[in-house]
Amino acid sequence: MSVKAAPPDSAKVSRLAPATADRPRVRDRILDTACELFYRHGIRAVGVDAIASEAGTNKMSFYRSFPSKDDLVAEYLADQEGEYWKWWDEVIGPYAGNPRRQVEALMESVVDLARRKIKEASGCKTSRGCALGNACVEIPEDNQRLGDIVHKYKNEIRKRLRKLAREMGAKEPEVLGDALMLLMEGSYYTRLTFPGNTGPVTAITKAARALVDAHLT
Amino acid sequence: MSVKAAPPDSAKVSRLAPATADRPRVRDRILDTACELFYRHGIRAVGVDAIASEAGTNKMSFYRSFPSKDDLVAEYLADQEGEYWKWWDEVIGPYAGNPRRQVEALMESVVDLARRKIKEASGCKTSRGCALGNACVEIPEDNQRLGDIVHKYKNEIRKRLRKLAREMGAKEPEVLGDALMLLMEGSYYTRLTFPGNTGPVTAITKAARALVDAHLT
DNA sequence: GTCTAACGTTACCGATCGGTAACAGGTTAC
DNA sequence: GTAACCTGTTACCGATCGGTAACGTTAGAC
Repeated sequence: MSVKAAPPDSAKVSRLAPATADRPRVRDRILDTACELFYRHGIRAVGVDAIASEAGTNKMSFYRSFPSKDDLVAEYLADQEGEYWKWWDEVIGPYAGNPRRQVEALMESVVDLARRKIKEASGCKTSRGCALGNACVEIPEDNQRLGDIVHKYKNEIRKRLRKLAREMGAKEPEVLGDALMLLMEGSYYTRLTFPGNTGPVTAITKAARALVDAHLT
Repeated sequence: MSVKAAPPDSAKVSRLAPATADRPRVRDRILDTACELFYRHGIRAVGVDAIASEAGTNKMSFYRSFPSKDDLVAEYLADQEGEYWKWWDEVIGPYAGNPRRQVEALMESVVDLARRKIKEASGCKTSRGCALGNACVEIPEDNQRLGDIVHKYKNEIRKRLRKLAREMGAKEPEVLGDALMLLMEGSYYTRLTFPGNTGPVTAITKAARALVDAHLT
């Protein structure tokens, strides 16, 4: 309805300002900050005000980048899922074609991550396990949008572990895959209570090996 | 300083009103309601107003029974822990002296509970796993009081499983106990995502048996 | 009858929640 | 220059949070 008709080139959206490397776009800073705070303190415990100010901006700028807090949470979950698969692929990558060794590498990396701090300067002393799984505790049951994200994610883990079990020629690949998943999820869950690798996590590699052996006769 | 001196008998506190069986004391109703709501929706998602009105009373009566919400949460956690040990002892009771059968019974009961609904008339379709573990996601890291409750609880689980492993003559009882704990905790955790027993929980009995066998040579 | 503990009710407090309106620079492309 | 976009700022909204003050009612113990 305005005087000037259609924009000149709708395909070439969003140029302007390459966003200096040391100070990224507001939106990216907010998402980064949110990922840290949500993971450390939980979703409900962190308000948009706190995220915005921690990101060096304010609430109004927040709502210019995200329609609602739920949308930010959705991106947080997607982001954490991406990080997870990146980790997964990097761990199993060197042992392509050797599913048994891949499983071992995954388990070894799990206990390694339990020991390591999240970020060097971060105030979080130890890992708090699975971001998506923890989020599931706080997601209301009528929120299908967020619930589905977690469900699909956990289902993908299940699928991949079953696939690995199948590739290594297990007698009951579904059972082995699920059993391995229980070990991994259990190690994430207990990490909330036992700091570092002082918990049952340390048993995961031996347990996984025993399970694999049992399923290969 | 008042006219009347010391109370007549401070030991015989709190008589009055046996609290009819169909309508218990306000305090008990509140605690019961809080246990349901906290477990179903999480701790942060449920306000004291909602608990009070759901229990058929109001917020003022709530604060006459509990000094703060945190105190209610502490009682909620203690209550759930009590329920858990009751379940535990009932499950392993019939197989006293047979630690191997006791572990099997525990695992079987875990998948059985995953299928069963929490309460018949309850709106909660399926179990949401470990109350204490889920609470740990929502407890702020500086709240030692609540954090310690969960930590001691999980530590007790660990001790009991290691003890069972020792009693059955496992080669590495600590490793076997921790491995069994990972299976159990993993089944609690995944129950948040997979309704009923559609998740990896179904593999827990076979997995536990394989682990036990492996540790008995 | 009287005293007292248990409970209901209404109103309120400061703080924070998620979310919005309106205005003021600042930078960049054209 | 100028239009378009990004960002910061202040103030505000209704709702809810945990928690409290003050007053009324009921019922059992003595």
